[in-house]
Amino acid sequence: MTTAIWWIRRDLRLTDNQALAAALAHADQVVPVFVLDPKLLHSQSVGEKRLAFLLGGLHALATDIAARGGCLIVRSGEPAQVLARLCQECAAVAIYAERDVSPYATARDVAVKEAVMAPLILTEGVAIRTPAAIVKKDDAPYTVFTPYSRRWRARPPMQRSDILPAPRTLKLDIRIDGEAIPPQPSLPQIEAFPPSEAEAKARLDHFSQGAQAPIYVYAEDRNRPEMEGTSQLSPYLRFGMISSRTAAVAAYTAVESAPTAAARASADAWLNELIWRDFYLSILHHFPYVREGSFRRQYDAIDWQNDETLYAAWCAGQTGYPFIDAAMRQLATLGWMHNRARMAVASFLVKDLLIDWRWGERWFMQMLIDGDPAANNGGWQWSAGTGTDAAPYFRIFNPTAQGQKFDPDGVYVRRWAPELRTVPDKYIHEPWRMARSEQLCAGCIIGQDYPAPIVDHAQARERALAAYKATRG
DNA sequence: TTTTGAGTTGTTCGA
DNA sequence: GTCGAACAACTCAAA
Repeated sequence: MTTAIWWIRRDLRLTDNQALAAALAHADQVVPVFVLDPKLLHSQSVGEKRLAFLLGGLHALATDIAARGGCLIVRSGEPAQVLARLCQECAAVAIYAERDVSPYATARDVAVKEAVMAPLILTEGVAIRTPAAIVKKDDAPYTVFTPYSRRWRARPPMQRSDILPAPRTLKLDIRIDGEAIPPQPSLPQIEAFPPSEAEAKARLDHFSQGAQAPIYVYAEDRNRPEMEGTSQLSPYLRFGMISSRTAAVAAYTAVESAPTAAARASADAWLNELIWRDFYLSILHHFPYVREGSFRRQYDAIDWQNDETLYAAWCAGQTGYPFIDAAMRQLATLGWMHNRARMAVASFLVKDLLIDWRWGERWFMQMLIDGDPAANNGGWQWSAGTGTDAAPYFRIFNPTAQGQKFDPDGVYVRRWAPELRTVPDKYIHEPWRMARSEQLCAGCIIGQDYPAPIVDHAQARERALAAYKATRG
């Protein structure tokens, strides 16, 4: 009877789990283990919502494993030490885990390899196509998305038959002691994202299946933050409650069975977003220094203002720009923000407030349930214009115009900034333009019930253009 | 080696 | 109100 360890990290699922499948293929029985790493658990960059989502996901996974006769082992401590001891206890022949790309994860895995007698075998699965698989003809990594995506799409599509089924049984004939999973903190806020593999599957099915599926109007609806036009799968992909490959199969299937050309293009746009996810995983893998500074080094020279008071106002959703404030409050409440809004608030922090994009990156990592080092860093560097194929420096979002364009009736603003509920549509994205009498009439006094704009956008735009120009030539 | 075409998501201004 | 141009070179990828 041989035993292998399935070391669970960000693959909280039984279906299409390459690490689990490999462990089962090479040993008679598998011990599923999750290590509560104090470095991650008590890290400043892991906010309570993401932690709660993870713990909830562990409870759900433990239930799924128990239903198959197995037992999820949870232990606290340094992964290298915990796994070395566990390997001895159960005489494991190997440890199987899914390869991760972040600098922290790779360093951790090196430490485990050194400390543990049994081999650590890493399988793929975080990305749909691995960083090593999508490279140029000379084996150098891509740094521009479009050619990367062409190469990605040139590979054979994955199919339903590629999805590994969940194992029928995970029975163990040995007894291993573990700790209780810490209770999931009851944060009413994260009810928007119930953490489980079943929920992830249900969301993907809802989003992608049937002729009326949201994926077929995604190209339009994804820009409307008040609508449920996106899949809202990001937290589930972050923790692997659904495999990225399963999402890709759903995308390919939707593209193939699209009822119209527009629907097909729309489903394809969603597939493109999955490719973006792979792209940023690849960038972090090949260029780990992006965690510290700009992908393009010359932009480390930007003369940031880094005003603490303005930063605090941005974090709190008190900038005086309704679209920005609604978005920041959605983030604080849900631990999630609509993508359109993420771009707007990022542009506002970096360009309007001239605050270092790393400050925003850090805040997002603290607040987001889906906070992922690769995607978050890629997104911020894109917004700041410091990244791979970044937005041109003169592309500065207008916080008022973004609201008028993508939240024309102010539904999103009124939902998340209720003090503006009675402001007329005409002023909903620029309430400071109301005359005093109109403010009284709306029951919303600017500077009292809702802040005046903390910066003047037109002036801020000129300042940002100058600051970016100064780094050139 | 050189050349060529192209590059997520925007805004403003002037005709 | 609508539309096209300007914004700014620069680097990347591939032929």
